[in-house]
Amino acid sequence: MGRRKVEIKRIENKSSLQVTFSKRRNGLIEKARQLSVLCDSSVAVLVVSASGKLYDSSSGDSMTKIIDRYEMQHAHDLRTLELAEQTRNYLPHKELLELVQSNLEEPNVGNVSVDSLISVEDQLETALSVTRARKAELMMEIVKTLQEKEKLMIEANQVLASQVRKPHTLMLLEANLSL
Amino acid sequence: MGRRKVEIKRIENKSSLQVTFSKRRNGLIEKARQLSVLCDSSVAVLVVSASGKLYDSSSGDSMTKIIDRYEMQHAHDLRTLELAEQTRNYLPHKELLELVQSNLEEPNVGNVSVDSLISVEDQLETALSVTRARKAELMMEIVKTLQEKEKLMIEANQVLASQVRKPHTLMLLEANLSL
DNA sequence: AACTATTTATAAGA
DNA sequence: TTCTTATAAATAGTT
Repeated sequence: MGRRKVEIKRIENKSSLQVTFSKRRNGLIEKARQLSVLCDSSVAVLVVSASGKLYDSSSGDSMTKIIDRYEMQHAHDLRTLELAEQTRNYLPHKELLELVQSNLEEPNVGNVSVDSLISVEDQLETALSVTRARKAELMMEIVKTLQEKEKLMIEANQVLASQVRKPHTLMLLEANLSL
Repeated sequence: MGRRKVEIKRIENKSSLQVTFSKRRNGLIEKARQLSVLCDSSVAVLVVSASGKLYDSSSGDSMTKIIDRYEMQHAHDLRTLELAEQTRNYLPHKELLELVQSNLEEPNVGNVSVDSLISVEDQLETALSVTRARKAELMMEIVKTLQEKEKLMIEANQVLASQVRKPHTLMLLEANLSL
């Protein structure tokens, strides 16, 4: 729907990619809003640009509620399996929660009950730690990626700077700009 | 874009709502896919129908990765403020630690001591949460700084590249490299 | 950021 | 539901 028909494949030209990204991103979000209003539903859109910038919109319910709805459906997806793998020595969350329930219901006597509660607490703490560790891991990945990008750009910059000083050996280095 | 212009407001007729929901939902997901491919980005769409049924699609990265990217960005906002609010009623860390110390030293009798220990544990937990939130905040700052650096380097690189092409106007841009 | 020629999405009908 | 088609809406290339 423009002057020409466009193939759906990566746009190579950087500036036209930027323009298209902006136009279509806005179009997508507007379409999401319309669907939400017309059909009395909730719609969330998350867009992460090639450079890692996040754009989001939610209509109907809040983003948090919509994502929670998704997480609920996918309580048994890969992330959960990954965690299960890591927590091999621990009870699965569901059983843990049931155990907590039963411990809370019957006020046991003696140290047996206390010991079991301590164990449950320990295991819950570990499950929580694994989740936190995963979050930290993700953040470290982002930092690492950005640092690598930076390194490559410094190198490209140095080569370009030397080209400015010795202009008789012209080289095309624009490819490096797309890192 | 059909036989008639339609107002963007809730469709009352149930069966035409169902038809529109299905058509526009598919349209939205296709648009998301196109944006992802054309602009080398990741796009997630989550739709919750009026009856609560979930439809989702992700292009580029997986849904989990895209949602994680969102959660990361929003780890601060409300949750951190909430925690700060909660902490206002609690003792500062140093005093807490001293209190723990004294409770551990004298093995008190009766419920008074137990209650106080429970309160201390609660306060320690909150202090820990605040520390974690601060850690996440610091990491986000690092990411932000790196992203800004990247932007500046891309600009510097473009200026240098243009200098390589027009060597008669030599400029020193190395200062930008020390960012 | 606006403009407009075209393509694309879709509302209504079959 | 699926297909058809008239029309509205989105957008690619241009200014």
